[in-house]
Amino acid sequence: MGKTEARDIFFNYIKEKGLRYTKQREAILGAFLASGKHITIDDLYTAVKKTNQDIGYATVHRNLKLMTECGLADEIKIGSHKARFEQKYGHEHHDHLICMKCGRFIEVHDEKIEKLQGKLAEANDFVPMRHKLEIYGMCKKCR
Amino acid sequence: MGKTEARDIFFNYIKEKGLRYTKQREAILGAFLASGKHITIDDLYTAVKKTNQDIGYATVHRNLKLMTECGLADEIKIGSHKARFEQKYGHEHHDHLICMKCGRFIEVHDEKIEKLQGKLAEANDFVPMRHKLEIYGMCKKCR
DNA sequence: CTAATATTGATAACTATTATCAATATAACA
DNA sequence: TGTTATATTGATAATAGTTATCAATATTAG
Repeated sequence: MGKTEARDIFFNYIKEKGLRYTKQREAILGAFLASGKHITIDDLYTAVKKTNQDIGYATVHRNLKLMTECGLADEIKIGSHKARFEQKYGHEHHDHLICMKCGRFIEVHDEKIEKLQGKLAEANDFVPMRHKLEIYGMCKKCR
Repeated sequence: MGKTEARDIFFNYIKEKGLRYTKQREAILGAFLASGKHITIDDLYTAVKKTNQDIGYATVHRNLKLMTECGLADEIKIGSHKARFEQKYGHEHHDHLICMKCGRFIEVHDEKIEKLQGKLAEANDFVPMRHKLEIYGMCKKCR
C-alpha cells in the first residue's frame, strides 16, 4: 500500500489516456496521499498551496476528479454538505456511521451485510458495482 | 394510508408550529401526494402550476421542505443530480438499486440487512436513527 | 528544436438551493 | 365583523459548490 504504487496507478492512467505529467499533478497526488480521511477539495487546495503557491483551485478540482476516475479516490456526499474524497487505494471498502450532531464519521464494515446486498441485487436482476451505506444517528460522545 | 391522513399530519404540524393554512399549501400537498415516486422540486412545481398558475418556485420549495420536516416526504440525493423527494407516508422504508446507465431506481427491502445494520451501529456505540443504502450498478434492461 | 496539443490559472458561468423583502393573506381577538 | 399582528407569498437576489472558458504556458513526440 505504498505511495509509490498509488503514484504508479495515477500516472499509468494519465499515460494511457494520452495525458501529460505535470508538477501540479505530482503535488496534488502527493498532498492527497498524505492527507487524512475524507478531505474536501478546499482542504486539499489549502494543503497543496503550502508547497505550490501558484496552483489554482480548478487544477486541484480537475485532478481530484482524475484520481477518482482511476480508482484512487472515492467521492462521498453527506447530506447537503460539500463533497468529500477519501483514499481508496490501500484502504478496504467500508460504510459510514455519521453522527447527526457533530458530523463525525465512523468507518465500519460487515461482511454479512455485504453478502446480503449482493443477493438482494441479484434477486432483482441487477448487477451491483458499488454501493453506499450510511447510517445516521448519534455517536457516543453526543448523547 | 389515505390522503386524508397525510393531509392531517401536514396541517396538524402546521398548526402546532403556529403556522397558517394557505391555498398554496393545500395545492402543493395535493400535487405531492398525487405524484409518483421520486419527484424533483421542478416536477412538483410544474405539476402545481397546472391548477395554480400564480404559484412561485420558492413556495413549492419551502413547503416541500416542510413536508419533509413533518415526515411526509424524504429527501434523497443521487450522485450530483438534483434532490428528489419521495412519499414516506403510507410507504414502507426501502433502499434503492440505482442503475448507473438509465438512472432508474428499484426499491428494495431486506429485513436481515436492516437488523444487521442495527447490530453494527450498536457494536460501535452508535444510536442509529435512519439510514440510506444505495446500490449502484446495471439494471436488467441496460445490459 | 519544433509543432501539436494538453494543462494551467483566473475567472466567468452554471446549477441547485436558500435568503430577502415588500405586498398580501391569515388567524386571533376585541 | 373589524382590527391587528404576523406568517406567507412570489419575484428575485444571493449563495455555495462545481464546472466551463480561454489565452498563456508547458509537455511530449518526432
